[in-house]
Amino acid sequence: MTTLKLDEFLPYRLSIASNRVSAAVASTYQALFGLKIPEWRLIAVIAEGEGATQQALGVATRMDKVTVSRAAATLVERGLVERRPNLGDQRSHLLILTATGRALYEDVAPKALELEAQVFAGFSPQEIATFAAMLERIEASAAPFDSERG
Amino acid sequence: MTTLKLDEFLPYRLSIASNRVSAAVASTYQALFGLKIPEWRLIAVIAEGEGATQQALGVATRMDKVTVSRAAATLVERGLVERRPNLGDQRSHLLILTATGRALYEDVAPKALELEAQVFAGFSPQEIATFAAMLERIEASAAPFDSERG
DNA sequence: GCTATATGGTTACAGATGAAACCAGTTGGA
DNA sequence: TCCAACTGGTTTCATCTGTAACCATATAGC
Repeated sequence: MTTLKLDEFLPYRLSIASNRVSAAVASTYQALFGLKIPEWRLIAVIAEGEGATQQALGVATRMDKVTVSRAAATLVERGLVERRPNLGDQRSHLLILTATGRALYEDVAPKALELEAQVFAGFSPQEIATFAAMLERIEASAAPFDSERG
Repeated sequence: MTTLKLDEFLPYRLSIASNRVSAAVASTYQALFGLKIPEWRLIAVIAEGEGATQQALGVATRMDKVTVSRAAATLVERGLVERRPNLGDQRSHLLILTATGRALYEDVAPKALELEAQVFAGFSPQEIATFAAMLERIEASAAPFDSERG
Protein backbone atom coordinates (compact mmCIF):
# COMPACT_ATOMS: atom_id res chain seq x y z
CA MET A 1 0.00 0.00 0.00
CA THR A 2 1.34 3.33 -1.11
CA THR A 3 0.87 6.44 0.92
CA LEU A 4 1.50 9.94 -0.18
CA LYS A 5 1.73 12.97 2.02
CA LEU A 6 0.46 15.91 0.02
CA ASP A 7 2.73 18.25 1.94
CA GLU A 8 5.77 16.38 0.73
CA PHE A 9 4.61 16.04 -2.83
CA LEU A 10 6.85 18.31 -4.83
CA PRO A 11 4.52 19.25 -7.65
CA TYR A 12 2.14 20.46 -4.98
CA ARG A 13 4.80 22.41 -3.12
CA LEU A 14 5.97 23.92 -6.35
CA SER A 15 2.48 24.97 -7.26
CA ILE A 16 1.82 26.58 -3.88
CA ALA A 17 5.08 28.50 -3.89
CA SER A 18 4.59 29.65 -7.45
CA ASN A 19 1.01 30.74 -6.82
CA ARG A 20 2.03 32.79 -3.83
CA VAL A 21 4.77 34.53 -5.71
CA SER A 22 2.50 35.12 -8.68
CA ALA A 23 -0.15 36.58 -6.40
CA ALA A 24 2.40 38.92 -4.87
CA VAL A 25 3.64 40.02 -8.26
CA ALA A 26 0.18 40.34 -9.76
CA SER A 27 -1.23 42.44 -6.96
CA THR A 28 1.80 44.73 -7.01
CA TYR A 29 1.59 45.37 -10.75
CA GLN A 30 -2.13 45.78 -10.57
CA ALA A 31 -2.04 48.18 -7.65
CA LEU A 32 0.85 50.33 -8.86
CA PHE A 33 0.39 50.30 -12.61
CA GLY A 34 -2.96 48.74 -13.45
CA LEU A 35 -1.16 46.01 -15.34
CA LYS A 36 -2.02 42.33 -15.46
CA ILE A 37 0.76 39.80 -15.66
CA PRO A 38 0.32 39.03 -19.37
CA GLU A 39 0.42 42.74 -20.14
CA TRP A 40 3.52 43.23 -18.07
CA ARG A 41 5.22 40.30 -19.77
CA LEU A 42 4.54 41.74 -23.19
CA ILE A 43 5.94 45.10 -22.17
CA ALA A 44 9.06 43.47 -20.79
CA VAL A 45 9.71 41.51 -23.96
CA ILE A 46 8.88 44.36 -26.30
CA ALA A 47 11.22 46.61 -24.34
CA GLU A 48 14.07 44.16 -24.79
CA GLY A 49 13.85 44.09 -28.58
CA GLU A 50 12.92 46.27 -31.51
CA GLY A 51 9.44 45.44 -32.69
CA ALA A 52 8.01 41.98 -32.30
CA THR A 53 5.00 40.24 -33.81
CA GLN A 54 2.43 38.74 -31.53
CA GLN A 55 3.48 35.31 -32.61
CA ALA A 56 7.05 36.06 -31.49
CA LEU A 57 5.75 37.47 -28.24
CA GLY A 58 3.81 34.30 -27.64
CA VAL A 59 6.92 32.23 -28.01
CA ALA A 60 8.99 34.54 -25.82
CA THR A 61 6.45 34.68 -23.02
CA ARG A 62 5.15 31.11 -23.36
CA MET A 63 1.67 32.50 -23.46
CA ASP A 64 -1.21 31.42 -25.61
CA LYS A 65 -1.83 33.50 -28.73
CA VAL A 66 -5.27 34.37 -27.41
CA THR A 67 -3.77 35.74 -24.20
CA VAL A 68 -1.22 37.67 -26.22
CA SER A 69 -3.90 39.05 -28.50
CA ARG A 70 -5.97 40.34 -25.61
CA ALA A 71 -3.05 41.76 -23.68
CA ALA A 72 -1.77 43.50 -26.81
CA ALA A 73 -5.18 44.98 -27.50
CA THR A 74 -5.34 46.38 -23.99
CA LEU A 75 -1.88 47.90 -24.25
CA VAL A 76 -2.65 49.52 -27.58
CA GLU A 77 -5.91 50.78 -26.14
CA ARG A 78 -4.02 52.35 -23.25
CA GLY A 79 -1.55 53.93 -25.60
CA LEU A 80 1.42 52.03 -24.19
CA VAL A 81 2.10 50.07 -27.34
CA GLU A 82 1.83 50.90 -31.00
CA ARG A 83 1.35 48.67 -34.02
CA ARG A 84 3.63 49.28 -36.97
CA PRO A 85 2.91 47.63 -40.28
CA ASN A 86 5.05 44.59 -40.84
CA LEU A 87 6.50 45.01 -44.30
CA GLY A 88 6.65 41.62 -45.87
CA ASP A 89 3.75 40.07 -43.99
CA GLN A 90 0.54 41.97 -43.80
CA ARG A 91 -1.17 39.51 -41.53
CA SER A 92 0.87 40.69 -38.58
CA HIS A 93 2.16 43.92 -37.12
CA LEU A 94 5.27 44.86 -35.23
CA LEU A 95 4.56 45.98 -31.70
CA ILE A 96 6.71 48.67 -30.17
CA LEU A 97 6.49 50.74 -27.01
CA THR A 98 5.23 54.27 -27.26
CA ALA A 99 7.03 56.95 -25.26
CA THR A 100 4.44 56.49 -22.54
CA GLY A 101 4.91 52.75 -22.65
CA ARG A 102 8.64 53.13 -22.40
CA ALA A 103 8.25 55.45 -19.44
CA LEU A 104 5.97 52.99 -17.71
CA TYR A 105 8.45 50.23 -18.31
CA GLU A 106 11.15 52.33 -16.68
CA ASP A 107 8.91 52.59 -13.64
CA VAL A 108 7.85 48.98 -13.49
CA ALA A 109 11.18 47.27 -14.06
CA PRO A 110 12.85 48.48 -10.83
CA LYS A 111 9.76 47.57 -8.82
CA ALA A 112 9.78 44.11 -10.31
CA LEU A 113 13.41 43.58 -9.44
CA GLU A 114 12.79 44.90 -5.97
CA LEU A 115 9.98 42.46 -5.46
CA GLU A 116 12.09 39.62 -6.73
CA ALA A 117 14.80 40.63 -4.29
CA GLN A 118 12.32 40.59 -1.44
CA VAL A 119 11.06 37.13 -2.27
CA PHE A 120 14.58 35.78 -2.55
CA ALA A 121 15.92 37.88 0.27
CA GLY A 122 17.35 34.96 2.22
CA PHE A 123 19.12 33.52 -0.80
CA SER A 124 22.81 33.90 -1.57
CA PRO A 125 23.76 34.59 -5.19
CA GLN A 126 24.99 31.03 -5.32
CA GLU A 127 21.66 29.71 -4.11
CA ILE A 128 19.78 31.81 -6.60
CA ALA A 129 21.86 30.42 -9.41
CA THR A 130 21.26 26.89 -8.17
CA PHE A 131 17.56 27.49 -7.91
CA ALA A 132 17.35 28.96 -11.41
CA ALA A 133 19.24 26.02 -12.83
CA MET A 134 16.93 23.58 -11.08
CA LEU A 135 13.89 25.32 -12.48
CA GLU A 136 15.35 24.99 -15.91
CA ARG A 137 15.88 21.27 -15.49
CA ILE A 138 12.36 20.81 -14.20
CA GLU A 139 10.94 22.82 -17.03
CA ALA A 140 12.81 20.69 -19.51
CA SER A 141 11.77 17.37 -18.05
CA ALA A 142 8.14 18.43 -17.77
CA ALA A 143 8.05 19.92 -21.25
CA PRO A 144 7.26 16.71 -23.13
CA PHE A 145 3.86 16.59 -21.46
CA ASP A 146 3.03 19.95 -22.92
CA SER A 147 2.88 18.59 -26.42
CA GLU A 148 0.97 15.55 -25.21
CA ARG A 149 -1.91 17.77 -24.37
CA GLY A 150 -2.91 18.20 -27.99
CA MET B 1 17.80 53.13 -16.80
CA THR B 2 16.84 49.71 -15.55
CA THR B 3 16.51 46.78 -17.86
CA LEU B 4 14.96 43.48 -17.07
CA LYS B 5 15.28 40.31 -19.07
CA LEU B 6 12.07 38.40 -18.65
CA ASP B 7 13.91 35.13 -19.12
CA GLU B 8 16.05 35.83 -16.12
CA PHE B 9 13.25 37.06 -13.92
CA LEU B 10 12.76 34.38 -11.30
CA PRO B 11 9.06 34.81 -10.58
CA TYR B 12 8.53 34.27 -14.29
CA ARG B 13 10.74 31.20 -14.43
CA LEU B 14 9.06 29.81 -11.38
CA SER B 15 5.65 30.32 -12.88
CA ILE B 16 6.60 28.65 -16.15
CA ALA B 17 8.14 25.64 -14.47
CA SER B 18 5.22 25.26 -12.11
CA ASN B 19 2.66 25.56 -14.88
CA ARG B 20 4.37 22.89 -16.93
CA VAL B 21 4.51 20.50 -14.02
CA SER B 22 0.90 21.22 -13.12
CA ALA B 23 -0.15 20.62 -16.69
CA ALA B 24 1.64 17.30 -16.68
CA VAL B 25 0.08 16.26 -13.41
CA ALA B 26 -3.38 17.49 -14.33
CA SER B 27 -3.50 15.75 -17.66
CA THR B 28 -2.29 12.51 -16.13
CA TYR B 29 -4.92 12.51 -13.39
CA GLN B 30 -7.59 13.52 -15.80
CA ALA B 31 -6.70 10.91 -18.38
CA LEU B 32 -6.22 8.01 -15.99
CA PHE B 33 -8.77 8.71 -13.29
CA GLY B 34 -11.01 11.52 -14.41
CA LEU B 35 -9.83 13.60 -11.47
CA LYS B 36 -9.09 17.29 -11.41
CA ILE B 37 -6.28 18.58 -9.25
CA PRO B 38 -8.52 19.94 -6.45
CA GLU B 39 -10.32 16.60 -6.28
CA TRP B 40 -7.08 14.70 -6.15
CA ARG B 41 -5.77 16.94 -3.39
CA LEU B 42 -8.83 16.34 -1.28
CA ILE B 43 -8.53 12.60 -1.71
CA ALA B 44 -4.88 12.70 -0.73
CA VAL B 45 -5.54 14.66 2.44
CA ILE B 46 -8.62 12.70 3.42
CA ALA B 47 -6.66 9.49 2.96
CA GLU B 48 -3.97 10.70 5.32
CA GLY B 49 -6.34 11.34 8.23
CA GLU B 50 -9.56 10.09 9.70
CA GLY B 51 -12.41 12.35 8.69
CA ALA B 52 -11.86 16.01 7.98
CA THR B 53 -14.22 18.94 7.63
CA GLN B 54 -14.12 21.00 4.48
CA GLN B 55 -12.70 23.87 6.42
CA ALA B 56 -9.80 21.68 7.57
CA LEU B 57 -9.34 20.44 4.02
CA GLY B 58 -9.15 24.01 2.81
CA VAL B 59 -6.36 24.75 5.24
CA ALA B 60 -4.50 21.57 4.41
CA THR B 61 -4.68 22.04 0.67
CA ARG B 62 -4.42 25.84 0.63
CA MET B 63 -7.49 25.94 -1.53
CA ASP B 64 -10.39 28.31 -1.38
CA LYS B 65 -13.47 27.05 0.45
CA VAL B 66 -15.47 27.37 -2.75
CA THR B 67 -13.03 25.16 -4.60
CA VAL B 68 -13.14 22.67 -1.75
CA SER B 69 -16.92 22.74 -1.72
CA ARG B 70 -17.15 21.99 -5.42
CA ALA B 71 -14.49 19.30 -5.41
CA ALA B 72 -16.11 17.64 -2.40
CA ALA B 73 -19.51 17.69 -4.07
CA THR B 74 -18.06 16.00 -7.14
CA LEU B 75 -16.36 13.33 -5.09
CA VAL B 76 -19.51 12.58 -3.11
CA GLU B 77 -21.43 12.49 -6.36
CA ARG B 78 -19.00 9.94 -7.75
CA GLY B 79 -19.25 7.85 -4.61
CA LEU B 80 -15.59 8.26 -3.73
CA VAL B 81 -16.21 10.22 -0.55
CA GLU B 82 -18.89 10.05 2.09
CA ARG B 83 -20.17 12.69 4.51
CA ARG B 84 -20.54 11.65 8.11
CA PRO B 85 -22.37 13.86 10.56
CA ASN B 86 -20.02 15.91 12.66
CA LEU B 87 -21.18 15.46 16.22
CA GLY B 88 -20.67 18.72 18.00
CA ASP B 89 -21.06 20.97 14.99
CA GLN B 90 -23.94 20.41 12.70
CA ARG B 91 -22.89 23.02 10.20
CA SER B 92 -20.14 20.78 8.91
CA HIS B 93 -19.60 17.13 8.06
CA LEU B 94 -16.65 14.82 8.29
CA LEU B 95 -15.49 13.59 4.93
CA ILE B 96 -14.08 10.11 4.62
CA LEU B 97 -13.17 7.89 1.71
CA THR B 98 -15.56 5.16 0.67
CA ALA B 99 -14.13 1.76 -0.19
CA THR B 100 -14.18 2.82 -3.84
CA GLY B 101 -12.46 6.07 -2.96
CA ARG B 102 -9.81 4.25 -0.99
CA ALA B 103 -9.24 1.89 -3.89
CA LEU B 104 -8.90 4.78 -6.30
CA TYR B 105 -6.43 6.44 -3.97
CA GLU B 106 -4.37 3.27 -3.94
CA ASP B 107 -4.26 3.48 -7.71
CA VAL B 108 -3.51 7.16 -7.98
CA ALA B 109 -0.84 7.53 -5.33
CA PRO B 110 1.79 5.36 -7.05
CA LYS B 111 1.15 7.10 -10.34
CA ALA B 112 1.61 10.44 -8.69
CA LEU B 113 4.90 9.42 -7.15
CA GLU B 114 6.01 7.98 -10.45
CA LEU B 115 5.27 11.23 -12.19
CA GLU B 116 7.11 13.19 -9.54
CA ALA B 117 10.07 10.86 -9.99
CA GLN B 118 10.03 11.49 -13.73
CA VAL B 119 9.98 15.23 -13.35
CA PHE B 120 12.84 15.16 -10.86
CA ALA B 121 14.65 12.35 -12.59
CA GLY B 122 17.94 14.18 -12.86
CA PHE B 123 17.96 15.22 -9.21
CA SER B 124 19.93 13.55 -6.45
CA PRO B 125 18.17 13.05 -3.11
CA GLN B 126 20.32 15.85 -1.81
CA GLU B 127 19.22 18.17 -4.57
CA ILE B 128 15.60 17.32 -4.01
CA ALA B 129 15.92 18.16 -0.34
CA THR B 130 17.60 21.45 -1.20
CA PHE B 131 14.91 22.28 -3.70
CA ALA B 132 12.10 21.52 -1.26
CA ALA B 133 13.73 23.66 1.40
CA MET B 134 14.09 26.52 -1.04
CA LEU B 135 10.44 26.31 -1.99
CA GLU B 136 9.55 26.52 1.65
CA ARG B 137 11.61 29.63 2.12
CA ILE B 138 10.08 31.24 -0.93
CA GLU B 139 6.61 30.35 0.19
CA ALA B 140 7.27 31.90 3.55
CA SER B 141 8.69 35.13 2.23
CA ALA B 142 5.89 35.53 -0.31
CA ALA B 143 3.17 34.68 2.19
CA PRO B 144 2.75 38.18 3.64
CA PHE B 145 1.42 39.35 0.30
CA ASP B 146 -1.35 36.82 0.48
CA SER B 147 -3.03 38.60 3.33
CA GLU B 148 -2.46 41.94 1.64
CA ARG B 149 -4.85 40.95 -1.04
CA GLY B 150 -7.90 41.45 1.19
C1' DG C 1 -32.97 32.35 27.29
C1' DC C 2 -32.41 35.78 23.43
C1' DT C 3 -30.39 38.43 20.36
C1' DA C 4 -25.92 39.92 17.82
C1' DT C 5 -22.12 38.26 15.79
C1' DA C 6 -19.18 34.71 13.91
C1' DT C 7 -18.32 30.52 11.27
C1' DG C 8 -19.03 26.30 7.88
C1' DG C 9 -20.73 25.73 3.63
C1' DT C 10 -23.35 26.70 -0.86
C1' DT C 11 -24.98 29.56 -4.58
C1' DA C 12 -24.67 33.45 -7.86
C1' DC C 13 -21.95 36.19 -10.37
C1' DA C 14 -17.71 38.08 -12.75
C1' DG C 15 -12.95 37.76 -14.57
C1' DA C 16 -9.32 34.95 -16.52
C1' DT C 17 -7.90 31.32 -19.60
C1' DG C 18 -7.62 28.16 -23.44
C1' DA C 19 -9.61 25.22 -27.34
C1' DA C 20 -11.92 25.54 -31.52
C1' DA C 21 -13.97 28.08 -35.20
C1' DC C 22 -13.13 31.71 -37.99
C1' DC C 23 -11.11 35.52 -41.18
C1' DA C 24 -7.35 37.56 -43.76
C1' DG C 25 -3.31 37.21 -46.00
C1' DT C 26 0.64 34.00 -47.68
C1' DT C 27 2.96 30.25 -49.93
C1' DG C 28 3.78 26.20 -52.72
C1' DG C 29 2.49 23.27 -56.37
C1' DA C 30 -0.11 22.01 -60.56
C1' DT D 1 -1.96 31.97 -62.40
C1' DC D 2 -4.87 29.74 -59.71
C1' DC D 3 -6.17 26.86 -55.96
C1' DA D 4 -5.09 24.22 -51.64
C1' DA D 5 -2.93 24.17 -47.53
C1' DC D 6 -0.92 27.09 -44.02
C1' DT D 7 -0.09 30.82 -40.70
C1' DG D 8 -1.02 35.29 -37.82
C1' DG D 9 -4.55 37.03 -35.33
C1' DT D 10 -9.39 37.68 -33.47
C1' DT D 11 -13.77 36.07 -31.83
C1' DT D 12 -16.74 32.66 -29.64
C1' DC D 13 -17.62 29.46 -26.34
C1' DA D 14 -16.87 26.45 -22.39
C1' DT D 15 -14.40 25.90 -18.15
C1' DC D 16 -11.99 27.25 -13.94
C1' DT D 17 -11.37 30.16 -10.09
C1' DG D 18 -12.39 33.47 -6.68
C1' DT D 19 -15.28 37.33 -4.43
C1' DA D 20 -19.51 38.49 -2.57
C1' DA D 21 -23.99 37.43 -1.02
C1' DC D 22 -26.44 34.12 1.26
C1' DC D 23 -28.32 30.32 4.55
C1' DA D 24 -27.90 27.46 8.59
C1' DT D 25 -25.90 26.55 12.84
C1' DA D 26 -22.97 28.12 16.94
C1' DT D 27 -21.43 31.05 20.39
C1' DA D 28 -20.96 35.20 23.40
C1' DG D 29 -22.87 38.94 25.91
C1' DC D 30 -26.61 40.67 28.11
